[in-house]
Amino acid sequence: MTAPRPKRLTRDDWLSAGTKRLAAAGAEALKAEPMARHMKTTKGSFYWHFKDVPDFHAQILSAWEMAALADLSTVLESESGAVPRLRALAQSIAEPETGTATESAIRSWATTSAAARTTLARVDEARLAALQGLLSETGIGNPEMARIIYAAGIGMERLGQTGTGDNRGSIGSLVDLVLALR
Amino acid sequence: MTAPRPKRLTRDDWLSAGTKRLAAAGAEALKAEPMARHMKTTKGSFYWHFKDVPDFHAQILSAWEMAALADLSTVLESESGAVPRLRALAQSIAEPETGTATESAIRSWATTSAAARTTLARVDEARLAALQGLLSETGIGNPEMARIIYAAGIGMERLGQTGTGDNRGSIGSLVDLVLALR
DNA sequence: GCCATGGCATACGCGGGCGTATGCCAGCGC
DNA sequence: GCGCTGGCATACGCCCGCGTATGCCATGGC
Repeated sequence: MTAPRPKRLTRDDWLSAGTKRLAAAGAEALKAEPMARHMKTTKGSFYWHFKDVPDFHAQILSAWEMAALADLSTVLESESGAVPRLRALAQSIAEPETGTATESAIRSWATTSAAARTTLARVDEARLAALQGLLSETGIGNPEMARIIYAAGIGMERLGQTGTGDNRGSIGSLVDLVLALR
Repeated sequence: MTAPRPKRLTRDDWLSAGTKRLAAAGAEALKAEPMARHMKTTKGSFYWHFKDVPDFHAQILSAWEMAALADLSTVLESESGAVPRLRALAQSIAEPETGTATESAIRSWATTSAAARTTLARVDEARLAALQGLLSETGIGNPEMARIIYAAGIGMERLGQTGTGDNRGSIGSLVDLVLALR
C-alpha cells in the first residue's frame, strides 16, 4: 500500500506518518502507542527516535512549518507580477494543493496546544505579510483588505470540509472585488 | 465566584459548566472525571444526570445549537431593513457577543467528532441561508458573495484568537465591498 | 567471521479515565 | 416521625497511554 514495508524505520518515516494521521484523525491520534500500532511496530521504536510525546509533536509542527513556508515561496515564485501572484497566493490559501486537511487539523489543534498555536501564528503572519505586500504593490494600502482575504481563505478551508462549494472560484471573486478598488 | 455553591446540581448546571470548560480548555476537557473534579463533586453525580460521556457531549451540542439558532433570530429581528440586518448578521458572525470561544472550540471539535460536525453544519447552513436571503433582498443574487462573507467571518473568529485586529471593522468593510456591487 | 552498535521488542509500574454497583443520607409526603 | 425516592459518594475492575529498563538480533565495518 503505502510502502513495500521497510524493515527499519527512520525518523522521517515517523514524522510523515504522523502528519498523515494528524490530517486524518486529528492531534489526539499523535500518541506513542496508537502511532506505533499504526506503524505496525512497537513503542520501543517510537521512544528510540523521540524523547517523548511532546518532542514528537514539536518535530511534526516544525516540519509542517518548514513545508508551509517553502510552499509560500514556491507559490510566489510560480508567477511574475503582483496581480497574478496575488491570485495564486489567495487560491493556495483557500485550497492548498497538498495538505488542506493537515492545516485544518493544526488549526484545530492550536485551540488547545500552545506549541501548535505559536507555530501556526508564524505561518499565518508570513502569509498575511506576503498578501499585504502584494496588495501594496497593486496600489491597495489598506491592511484590512489583506486581513479580509486571508480570513476568507481560512474560512473556506473549513467550509470545504462539510459543505460543498467552489473555493477557488469564490476566493477569486473576492480578489476581483478588492482589486476593483484601484 | 460563579455561584454561592449550590448543594445540589441540576442537569443544566452540568451543561453550562461543560460549555464553559469547552470554551476554555477544548473538547478534551469534557470527560466525566475531570468535569466532576471541576464541579467539586464526584462522577456519581455525572452518571446520574447523563447516561455516558457521549450523551453528555450530545446534550452540550444540542444546547449550543438551540442557543446559536436563537441568537441568529435575535440578531435578525434586532434591525429592520435588509442592509442593516445584513451588517448586524455579518458582525455577529465575526464576533458573536457571547461565546466566540465556544464556537471556535466546537469548530475545532468538529474536525474529529462526527456529532459536533453535523451540529455545526446545521448552524452554518442556517446562517449561510440567512445571509444569502438578505443579499438577495438587496439585489445581489450571486451565492458566492454569501459564501465569501461567511468564510471571512469564520476566519476572523479564528484570527482573533492570536493576532490582533478589528474584526467588526474588517467585516464591515467587506460588506461595503459586496454592497457596492449593486 | 567477529563484534559492536543501531534499531527495535518485551515487560514492567504508574496514573487516569470509563462505567457499574451499591451504600448512604437528606428531604418531602402524609 | 417514618419511609421512600432523588441525588449523590465510594469503591470496585477494566482498559489504555506514558515512560523506563533491559533483552535480543541484524547489519556493516574491519
